[in-house]
Amino acid sequence: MPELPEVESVVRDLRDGRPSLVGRSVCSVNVVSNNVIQEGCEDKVKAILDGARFVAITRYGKYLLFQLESSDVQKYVLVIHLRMTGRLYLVPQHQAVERHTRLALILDDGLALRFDDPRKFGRVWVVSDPGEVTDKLGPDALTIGYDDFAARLAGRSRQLKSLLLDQGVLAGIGNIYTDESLFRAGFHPNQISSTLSSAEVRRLYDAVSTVLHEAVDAQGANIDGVFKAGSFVVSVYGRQGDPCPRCGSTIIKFRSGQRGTHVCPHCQLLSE
DNA sequence: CACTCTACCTGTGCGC
DNA sequence: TGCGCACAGGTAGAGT
Repeated sequence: MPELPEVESVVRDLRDGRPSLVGRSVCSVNVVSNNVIQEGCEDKVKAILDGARFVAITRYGKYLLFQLESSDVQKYVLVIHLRMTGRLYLVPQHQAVERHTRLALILDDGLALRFDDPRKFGRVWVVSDPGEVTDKLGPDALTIGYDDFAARLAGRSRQLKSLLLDQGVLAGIGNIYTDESLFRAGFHPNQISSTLSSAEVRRLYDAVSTVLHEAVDAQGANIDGVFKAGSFVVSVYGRQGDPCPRCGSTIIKFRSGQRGTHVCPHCQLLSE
């Protein structure tokens, strides 16, 4: 499940890898499944992408942003969200498409950019203003500073789990890194945000920040048999039944706000 | 505002 | 072996 660190890895691969997507032009567009194209963007995906050149690749939260240059005077941006199971990668264009390829962009150098997604949860937009997609998001979780983080929490009274998962508060954290951050900080997911002292808010910020930076450096998480983007080793996510790496207690799994949630019952106590 | 539920999807893995 | 089903989860949108 790609979250911020995994999406950042995709950006770096496509931007800095060899070959790079930057500078490439699209020769033709193959929409295999209309299902992943955002409603209202179907025409632009075909008309604008065809002939466009990739000039820059960035990320905001879990959204990939591809700046385009086209014959059109108007500038456009290709936006892609991988959601749960989306994958984005370059291949030789003659390579057969896979079972779950939903969109293929044939490029000018013999390569193709493929977007695969078995569950069709991922989304593709072509917009002139990326704000149409990202304006509702809070600050990016990787680069937000402590003061901004503390200000975002102030005045809210919510369970920490749902707060960290809320993209409108902070953009980029999903279920895996929420559980990992709360474990790192030693907070119970159901702890109410307004009960935290400023020292505790600082502890939470440091945990989120450290976990995300470590995961980015590791090029994403490595989760046994499920998800192996990079080499970041999780402590609690999916580890119910395993010993806590800190105290040895057995990690448990329960539901917090409809979401599978993993904690060490000894290290993450619920307090007033 | 905080929360809960539902829909969207399909591969996986379980119990029977 | 095979069937049915719960489950995984990011986001939008509706309802409490």
